[in-house]
Amino acid sequence: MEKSGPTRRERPKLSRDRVLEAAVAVADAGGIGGLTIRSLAQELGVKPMSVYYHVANKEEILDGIVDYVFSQIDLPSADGDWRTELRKRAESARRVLRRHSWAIGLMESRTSPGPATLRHHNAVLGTLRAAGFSVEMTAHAYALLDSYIYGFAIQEASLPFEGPDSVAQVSEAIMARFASGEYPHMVEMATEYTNQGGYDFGNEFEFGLTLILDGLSPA
Amino acid sequence: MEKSGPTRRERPKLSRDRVLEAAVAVADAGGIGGLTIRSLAQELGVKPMSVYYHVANKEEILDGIVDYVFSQIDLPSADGDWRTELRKRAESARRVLRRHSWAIGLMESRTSPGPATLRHHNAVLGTLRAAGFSVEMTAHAYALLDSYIYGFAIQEASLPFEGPDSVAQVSEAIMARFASGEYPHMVEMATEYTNQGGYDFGNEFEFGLTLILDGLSPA
DNA sequence: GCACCTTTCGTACTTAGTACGGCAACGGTA
DNA sequence: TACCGTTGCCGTACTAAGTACGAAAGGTGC
Repeated sequence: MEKSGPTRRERPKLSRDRVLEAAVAVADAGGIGGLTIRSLAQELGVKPMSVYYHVANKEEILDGIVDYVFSQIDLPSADGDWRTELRKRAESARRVLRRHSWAIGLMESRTSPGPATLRHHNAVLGTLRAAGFSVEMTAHAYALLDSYIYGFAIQEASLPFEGPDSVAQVSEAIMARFASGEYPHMVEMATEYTNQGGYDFGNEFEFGLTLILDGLSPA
Repeated sequence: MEKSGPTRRERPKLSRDRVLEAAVAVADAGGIGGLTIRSLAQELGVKPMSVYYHVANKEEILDGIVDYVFSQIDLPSADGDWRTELRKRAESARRVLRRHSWAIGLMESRTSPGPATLRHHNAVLGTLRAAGFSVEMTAHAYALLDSYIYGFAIQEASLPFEGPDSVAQVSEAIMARFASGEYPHMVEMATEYTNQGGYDFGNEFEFGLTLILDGLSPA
């Protein structure tokens, strides 16, 4: 008589990985605030309590998606020119963090790194050591590089616009508030530079990255 | 007959500022997750709905405390040596962000800067311009400096320990997980450097800051 | 004493995390 | 085939949190 209903495997079956993937998708679409167990279940086409079979709680999901983000970043190789390798991984990291900008805020509150995160850190340390950096110098360089990458990502995320040009419209509206003359340097920056057309904050990344890489050397 | 009760102004009377101060205190004590309207009301000694007379909603509180954090950072002066001034404000910013580490994650999601935030940005831009940096170079330098400061603060916040020495115990526990030999460079870093005693990640800040300031120059 | 404004609060609705136990499908074993 | 344990999913329901709505409580000027 066939009880009807989706008895058959029309749905690919849940798994911890599918849960995390869906969580990333939901967060990408609606920010971390839009990620709830219910919205996640909806994305997966199941009922809320179903996800709890695969993860212990929401915390574990948050830890999991942060680690997922790290897994997306290209690892540097210990062979090859260290500056080139570290530049590539820095640019990769920035791209990934721009796509999943909710991850930055999340990192501040997660203190238990996952396997991809550890692998990532280990690879960067390995590249620096192979380049001849002392252990101490490696620590310095690593803290500096990652600070720059994460901080740049934060700033990019907190800009009220995105990509080239869109700056102008938004900031012009904001500038109206500045008519008071209270923030002359911000007005100057906007009118003479960022609002000149074609400005993309993302391009600022290279300047700092180059300055930092040039300033570092094995010693 | 005196109806009793706290009719008299035993409580100093609420205000938007008192609400924000209390919100900062609650967040400092229990993280941003511990900040709820109810916990905030409790801190203030009032009932939850009372705070809504002074702020429109929780979002406004979040915007408000981020701006409060910026107001705590020392502004650089446009007179005086620019490197000295920018170093002082960078160190001030780091101290403030360490005390209120929840602010970092919040910045990623807030896109409407408050007055203290604008004043802060304006002052830094002014210092760079006064030092002879072109508008374009000012933009580069500013993005670089703030990226470093924010990123460093994020890393400091996401460390599973705090202050000198406490590193060792924690990381030893973690190291057990590394027995696999899968993360040799992290193990090396820990055993040969960070766990040697007296290590304080906070000291890494100076290295990068100096490298960056030395790498910059008006041009 | 009265009208009115300011400030605080009581009630209650909505959304979100999740404990607990039920139940169907599946696989192995007697 | 009949039984049974395991796996995976879900229904119900409780708790915490944001907040709409409107009332109460105190102060102020006439």
